[in-house]
Amino acid sequence: MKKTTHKTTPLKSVTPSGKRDESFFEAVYDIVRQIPKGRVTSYGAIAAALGAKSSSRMVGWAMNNAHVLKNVPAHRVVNRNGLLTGKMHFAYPEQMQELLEKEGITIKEDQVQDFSKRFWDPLQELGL
DNA sequence: CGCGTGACGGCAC
DNA sequence: GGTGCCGCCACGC
Repeated sequence: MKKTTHKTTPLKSVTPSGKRDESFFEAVYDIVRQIPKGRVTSYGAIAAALGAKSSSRMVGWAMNNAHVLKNVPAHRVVNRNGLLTGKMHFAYPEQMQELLEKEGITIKEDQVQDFSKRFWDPLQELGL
C-alpha cells in the first residue's frame, strides 16, 4: 500500500465525526479478548495479526488506553520474551502476575514459565 | 518542527 | 545464551 506523500497523519485517520480512528484499538482489544484463559500472547504477535507487526509499540500504546475497558484481559499480553513488562501499568504491579497465576500460569521473576507452551499466536490460532 | 520517550522487536556482537 | 543498538510509530513538550 502506498502511504501519503506528506508525513502528516500516516496511520491516524480522522473520522468525519472529528474523533480519531479507533479501528486499530478496537482490533487490538478484539484479539486480546479472544486469548484463551491460561494462555498468553505477545504485542508483536497481535501487531502481526493486524498486519502491522512493525508497529508492535502501538499495540502496547493501545493497551494503555485499554485500562478503561475492563473487558480486555491485558494481563494475558506480554512481550516476546514472556516478560511481564506492562505490570507497572495495572492497578498495582503485582496484579498482573496474580491474574495470570489465577489462570494457572506460573510466573517466576516476572517471567512466564513454559512460555513457548503458553504462547497463543493469533495468526495461527485464528487461522490468519 | 525537532527531540525525547515508550505495555516492542529484530539483528549484530 | 545475554546485552546493546537501531528501527518502528504516535504522543507530549
